[in-house]
Amino acid sequence: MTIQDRKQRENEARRRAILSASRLIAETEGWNALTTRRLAHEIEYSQPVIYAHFDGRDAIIEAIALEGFDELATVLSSARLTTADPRQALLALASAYSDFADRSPALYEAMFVARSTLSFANAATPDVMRAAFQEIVSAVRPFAAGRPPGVLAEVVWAALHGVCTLKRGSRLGPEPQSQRLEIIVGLVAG
Amino acid sequence: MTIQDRKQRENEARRRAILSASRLIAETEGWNALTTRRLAHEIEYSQPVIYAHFDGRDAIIEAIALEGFDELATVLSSARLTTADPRQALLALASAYSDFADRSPALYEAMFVARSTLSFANAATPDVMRAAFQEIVSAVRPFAAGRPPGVLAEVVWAALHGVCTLKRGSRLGPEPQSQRLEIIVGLVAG
DNA sequence: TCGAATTTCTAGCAACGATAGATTATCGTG
DNA sequence: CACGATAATCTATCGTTGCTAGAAATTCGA
Repeated sequence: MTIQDRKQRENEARRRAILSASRLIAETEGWNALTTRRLAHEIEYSQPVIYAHFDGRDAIIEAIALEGFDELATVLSSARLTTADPRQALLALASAYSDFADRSPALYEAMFVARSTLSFANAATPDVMRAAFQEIVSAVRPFAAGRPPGVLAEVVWAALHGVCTLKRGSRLGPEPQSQRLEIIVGLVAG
Repeated sequence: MTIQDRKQRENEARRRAILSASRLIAETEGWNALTTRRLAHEIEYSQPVIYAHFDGRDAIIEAIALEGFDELATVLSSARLTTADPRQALLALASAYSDFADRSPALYEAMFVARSTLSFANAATPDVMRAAFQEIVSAVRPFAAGRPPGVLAEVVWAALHGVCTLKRGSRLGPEPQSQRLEIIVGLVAG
């Protein structure tokens, strides 16, 4: 089976190469710069090889988004657990979310802006996506006060998503983002 | 000058035809369906005529976005003024915003999601865009309580923007949107 | 009514995502 | 080692996109 193994290893390595090259291109030059020709040149294979690994350009973006959910869940979790104080924990989570969006805007776009066949908020939702959302739920639960924690978490998430995307699109004023995050936390945590 | 006048009238009519045809296509089939060939066929002229009116496809989208800001400002203003109670006024504004995004998702996308050369929140910001934002500022001002009303308005706007875009992308749960709007208003208006 | 100016169209470019079919490399077997 | 079969990879191409140059047609003023 060693030959099969080697082929499988090579296949997986190439799949990873496609994903990391795509991510690098998207993060440095935007998703529009990710063309199949450019990508093929970058991984030093011809275009059809890409289609042996992914159904098409959109499938690559979705695979990258899935990577992102895993990373975001980790980031949010460690931020939330830096303190036992619920209010400070919520602020830490909000800052971590905003930093994540700032540091990897293309990744963030793939996860939360791009049209996608990934299913959110239902039975078919992948575990990594659930995990990321559950971090927000955990952070807001102490402040639920009768409100459904899941819906409150959606609202807080929406506020964070809004300030991140609007800021990214130069649609907000010059005030530092931290000011907006503190207002969000203040509204929730009283 | 009647010949000049007629030409100008025809020019303006054709410009309007381009915009309304584009908007219809985008609203019924999405922005991807707006191709210059399709648009040319729709307005019954050849492609180059489009470029006599707009610098390109993106310029059309921006012109449509500008129309949208005017419409949104009107919608928000009349919603806000349906009641003298600040809390009810804020809820009415939030509902009106959400309804606007629901009813014209393509228009909304052009205004708040698409990359754009329109400048937000600075000296060069067009009046219609200022007016729409000022409606939100007016609605939240009664609840500012020491916070800068402009930044608070940005946060409320971001929350509304977030719930609208995330819902549009099927990223939120099955609960009715009104539940989220009430939570947002509750957070701001105590 | 006719030459000049303007308007409009036809035809085409380069780049895109994607794929069919030829070509090369690799495999197990005698 | 050699060879036929299989698998992997590439070249070349398709249809579509935004956009534009240059030809053709129309409209204008004299």
